Amino acid sequence: MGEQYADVIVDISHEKLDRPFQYRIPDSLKGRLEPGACVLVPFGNGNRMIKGYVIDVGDKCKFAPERMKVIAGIADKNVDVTDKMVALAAWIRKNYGSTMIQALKTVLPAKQTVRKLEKRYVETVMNREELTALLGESLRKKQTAKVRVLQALLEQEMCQGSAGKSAECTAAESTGTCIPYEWITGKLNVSAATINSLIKAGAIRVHITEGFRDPVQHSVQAAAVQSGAEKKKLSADQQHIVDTVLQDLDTGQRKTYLLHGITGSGKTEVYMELAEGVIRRGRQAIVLIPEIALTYQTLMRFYRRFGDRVSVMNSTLSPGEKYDQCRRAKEGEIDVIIGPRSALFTPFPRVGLIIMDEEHEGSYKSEGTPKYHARETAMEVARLHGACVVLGSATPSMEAFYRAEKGEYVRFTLKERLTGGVLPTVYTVDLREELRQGNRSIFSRKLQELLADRLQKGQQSMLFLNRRGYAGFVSCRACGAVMKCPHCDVSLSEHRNGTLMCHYCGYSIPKPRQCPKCGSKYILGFKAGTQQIEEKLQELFPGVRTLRMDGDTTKTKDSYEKILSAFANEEADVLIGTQMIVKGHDFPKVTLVGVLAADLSLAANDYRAGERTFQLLTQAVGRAGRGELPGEAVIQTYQPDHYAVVFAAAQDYDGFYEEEILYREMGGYPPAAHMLAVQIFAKEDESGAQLAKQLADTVKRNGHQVLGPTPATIGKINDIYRYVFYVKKTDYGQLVEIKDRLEEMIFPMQLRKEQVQFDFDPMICL
DNA sequence: AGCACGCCGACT
DNA sequence: GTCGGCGTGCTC
Repeated sequence: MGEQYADVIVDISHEKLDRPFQYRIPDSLKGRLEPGACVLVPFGNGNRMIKGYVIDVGDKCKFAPERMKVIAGIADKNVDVTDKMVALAAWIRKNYGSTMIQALKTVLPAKQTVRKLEKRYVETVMNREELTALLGESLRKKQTAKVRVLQALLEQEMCQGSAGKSAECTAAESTGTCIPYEWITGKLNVSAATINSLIKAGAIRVHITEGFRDPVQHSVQAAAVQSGAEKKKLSADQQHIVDTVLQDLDTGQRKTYLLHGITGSGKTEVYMELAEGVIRRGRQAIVLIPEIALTYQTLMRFYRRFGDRVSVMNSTLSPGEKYDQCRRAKEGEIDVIIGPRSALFTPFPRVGLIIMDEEHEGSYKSEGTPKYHARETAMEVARLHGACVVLGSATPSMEAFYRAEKGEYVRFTLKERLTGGVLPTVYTVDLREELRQGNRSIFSRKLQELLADRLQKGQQSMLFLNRRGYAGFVSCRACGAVMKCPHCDVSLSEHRNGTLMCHYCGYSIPKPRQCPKCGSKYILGFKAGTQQIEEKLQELFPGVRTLRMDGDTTKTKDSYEKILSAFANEEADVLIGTQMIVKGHDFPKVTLVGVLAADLSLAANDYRAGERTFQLLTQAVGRAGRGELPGEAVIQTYQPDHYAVVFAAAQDYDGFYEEEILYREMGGYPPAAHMLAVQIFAKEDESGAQLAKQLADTVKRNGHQVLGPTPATIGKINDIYRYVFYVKKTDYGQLVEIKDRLEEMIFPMQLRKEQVQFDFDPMICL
């Protein structure tokens, strides 16, 4: 056998090292290494041993053979990475843009978390006088790096007083002043060499705090549910879906299915039946859910059916627990995993089915780096395993429905409500008319009337405030006109300096004094919180029992469940809340739902506003009348004619889709086309703007149209300035090419304080 | 990230 | 002249 070589990614997170290094494979390891193996390699001048991941094995030598080193051995046998995982990481890197090591880390089962938890601090061992003396000496010797460190330490001590401990550094053994290590090397730009010399001088020491591990929390297993096979008889429609999917799997056809079914149509039954079929074939199932808060309900149902062959995977688990779940998955102790998007990376030996519930939810798109979307990534995981994907939703995303229309997905529709109950009667109230009639209250007369009726009858109501995206959007209170960008057809945001600005193209105008449509002077940014609504409601109906649910009231982990169960127990007449009240639990006693201002999400300044509004309104309206009593819903809006409002009120998904897809096609927005957001982060405003312009110009020079660059909506966070520009293309591959070009360009540039990130088909527009 | 190399000011 | 620190570049 000839020589063999391995391409290795070293486990040092730094852009400059984000490329394969080729090593010779020693005879002892020949044939034993495959992509994904974890190895020890000598690296750098000192040949220190570091960990690396093999991403490719071959017999071609791509580097000067005399300088090539040899792999030292296999690293500890942790949850060893399958080649599929590395292939998946490579795919993520290519399609979403990030370093290979970042991609590997999102894909690989919790290993680095242990290392992440330990934090390094630089701590003083000298007293104040000695430090000051040393500082004087360094100052005299012009040792600028040391001066920076010492000054920082002394300043820190001043702030916290001589009593001693930094708030950040709570380790028991620490006695001096502490500064995080990264802060020294980063912001102070001091090299490790300087720190070492200060340690030798006896001025400081580096000390590492062990991150504490979460105490093991018994979530569901402890809730002691007897696993009696909960198995309901499926309807003909449900059975048809199950049969088709399993048949395709047996004949080796892996497809993606879109399961479009209204709430209560029994999607979960289908999921469970499919999972069972897949398990019977000796394969595993991944069940994705949008939010951790929703884990519990889904888990319970699966647990009742499959017992402890089911497990969960999410960020609330401790590293130890995560590790354990990975091991169990690998060794075939479990068949089903339930969790948010990261559950996609469960190292099952042979996945047969990936289910994505509430497929349209925005949380399926990762906000960190790489910014992968679980829908597409699920399809890649499925491709690697030869599995199929089932997407389920009552209000499918435009993406999914579009693909289904084009025949890329197989579509199933479930129209019947198995639980019974009729669709609620919906009243759309024009808030402009209310104002004209002299009603300045946030409750329309219709809503007031119905609320009074429910209170008198002792039935429950829900009030839904769609608060997201209220920031800065400006509309006319008299005619409802929303200030929009003439080039981009998205609403303008109000900035503190009194101008209105478009975040897609940078267009800006001074805030008009009167409405350009009707001339009214009532041009306002809309804002109202759940708290104000609660107060107003109390004024209107003294003694009404209310519950409030929003970001403020659900800070603790189980408060979500607590509030919902309190409401289910009829401890309140009215539940007031934001998005979170429209999903999850069923409340049979609720017969009235009020949407206070549908426009709030309509005016959010991006192209998905209509889609999001339609989804939210449909879900909200669907909350009413789930039991035996018929329900009613009131949608208050300034734009009663807006198609998202009209179709949601009619519970007409198809109608909405037809209208929305036209808009996407005309505007060149996803899913009709694709969009790449290039985000630039910089410590200095100017250098960021400059880099953004330079990159955008390069793209333009290659003959592509560019929107921007422009400062991001929140131009500065944490002293980091943010710029963004967009490129639109019908072909996703072309955007990947543009990204590759930019990456090539960025690579040789010494990007000191700037960072560039890519976001394909962004969910939120910065 | 960490280590070697080369430049530059400080001091015998 | 040397010594030692600091910034820069490279790592298969």
